[in-house]
Amino acid sequence: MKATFAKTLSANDVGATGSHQAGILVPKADKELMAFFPVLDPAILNPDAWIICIDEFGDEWKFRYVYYNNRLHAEHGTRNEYRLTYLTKFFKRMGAKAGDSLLFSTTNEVGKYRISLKRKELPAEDSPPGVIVLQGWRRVH
DNA sequence: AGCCATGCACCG
DNA sequence: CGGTGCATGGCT
Repeated sequence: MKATFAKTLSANDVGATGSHQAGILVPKADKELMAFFPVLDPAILNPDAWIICIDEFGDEWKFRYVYYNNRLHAEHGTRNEYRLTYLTKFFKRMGAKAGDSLLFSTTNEVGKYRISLKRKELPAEDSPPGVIVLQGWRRVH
């Protein structure tokens, strides 16, 4: 199944906030996304998987897909979320800024994705009030 | 649910 | 010793 998803980058995602955690959040609420990315076993504490991403120039990037789930394991755990980390170098190379979009699409190979960075769209000067700038993840195809 | 932030380990 | 990433806590 071919699919494409886009994630609008937040300031924290690209490391612009001073967080040394360049990495984006993957909502576990989205079933399509859960199927899109590797399956991580909740029975394991903080399981992770590495995915290969090819950018538009043919360069390969390895990203870490982690399921922080200590809430399900540790006594007073508070985490229960999926994240994509290890993106610092990629963002630096691409010069990603908050508001840009990162696109993921599947390839023939399992665990391999095609990615590209889409620049933030400038707000149309004649935008009627109430126009919503999409945030977070959304399915493109 | 999602984004922001921090203490510490590791490595050049 | 500064940058990077991990794991976790905090705030909205």
